Amino acid sequence: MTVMDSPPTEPSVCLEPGRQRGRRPEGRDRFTISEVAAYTGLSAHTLRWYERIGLMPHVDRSHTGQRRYTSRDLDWLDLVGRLRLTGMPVADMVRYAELVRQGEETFAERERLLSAHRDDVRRRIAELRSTLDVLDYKIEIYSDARRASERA
Amino acid sequence: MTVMDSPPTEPSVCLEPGRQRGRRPEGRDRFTISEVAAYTGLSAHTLRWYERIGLMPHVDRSHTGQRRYTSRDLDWLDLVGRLRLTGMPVADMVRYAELVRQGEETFAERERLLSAHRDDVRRRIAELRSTLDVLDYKIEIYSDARRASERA
DNA sequence: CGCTTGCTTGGAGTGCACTCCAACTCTCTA
DNA sequence: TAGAGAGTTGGAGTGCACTCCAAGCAAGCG
Repeated sequence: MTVMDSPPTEPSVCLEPGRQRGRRPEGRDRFTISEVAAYTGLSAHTLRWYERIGLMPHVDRSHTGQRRYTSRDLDWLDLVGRLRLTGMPVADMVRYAELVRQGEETFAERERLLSAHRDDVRRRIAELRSTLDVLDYKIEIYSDARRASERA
Repeated sequence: MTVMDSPPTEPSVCLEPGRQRGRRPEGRDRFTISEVAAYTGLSAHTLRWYERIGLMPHVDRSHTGQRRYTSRDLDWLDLVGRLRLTGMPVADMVRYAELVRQGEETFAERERLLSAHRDDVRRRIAELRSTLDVLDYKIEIYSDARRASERA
């Protein structure tokens, strides 16, 4: 409805290779649901469901009523996919989508919402890291035991 | 049933402060379920459920049948809580618990299981980090806009 | 033209990880 | 010894995020 606030296709900040199923189709700007599914790794079911719950900013339709996604939609799905993979609840993503629809006067609240999620992500990185230490410790115990029994 | 394979109460590798609800009770070695719930942050319901599904190595009982957890159990729950917080499925944790019950001949498979999880954790750290970049980028856009409108 | 494959819908179903309930019994403090 | 507040069980219920189904329309190909 209003201007979308994504970085205009930034290849530097990109899902690491192997994470996404398809390369982004270039040229056209009216992708079918299965093309988008292949690109995002989300199922067509999930894409329709996202639309139903208000997580998509109105997807265009062909003359026969089939969905046609724009590359702007793909940008949005990139962000949504990222937020999802980093554990943001769907309800919060829907809230964010509403704010985007409402326009510029919601910038402050969008900032709060993303900042809260960023704090969350930072906490989880710390959590994962400290678990990594425990895993290293235990794995070493097991592999020491294995090497010892192989030598015996 | 067999020897537990946890580092013997290592205070250096510890849940970051604020994460765990209670400080570990010292001295005694027969904790009630609510003490354990307060310590681990898991609910008593969940502790009973973990036992039902085979995620606990047989908890001792009082003469009237109430659960009495040892500090060895707390060590185990520390590990389980960590694996849980880092996204290991309950089914995998049950599998690991079975391997521990079976004794030393399962060291190699335990190592495989934990190594697979470690790879997973590493992947997720990378994922979180790359999302952090995107969040920083967008938050900066919003706060720039806010500061600009405040100056205007 | 018929076949295969893909897209549409609302609503129902699934899997995971809890979470709660009813109907008790046990423990602790006054 | 009475009462409050713990603890016990099996089984049912919840919330989240999909995931699938049935029934039908649409598009490309030999």
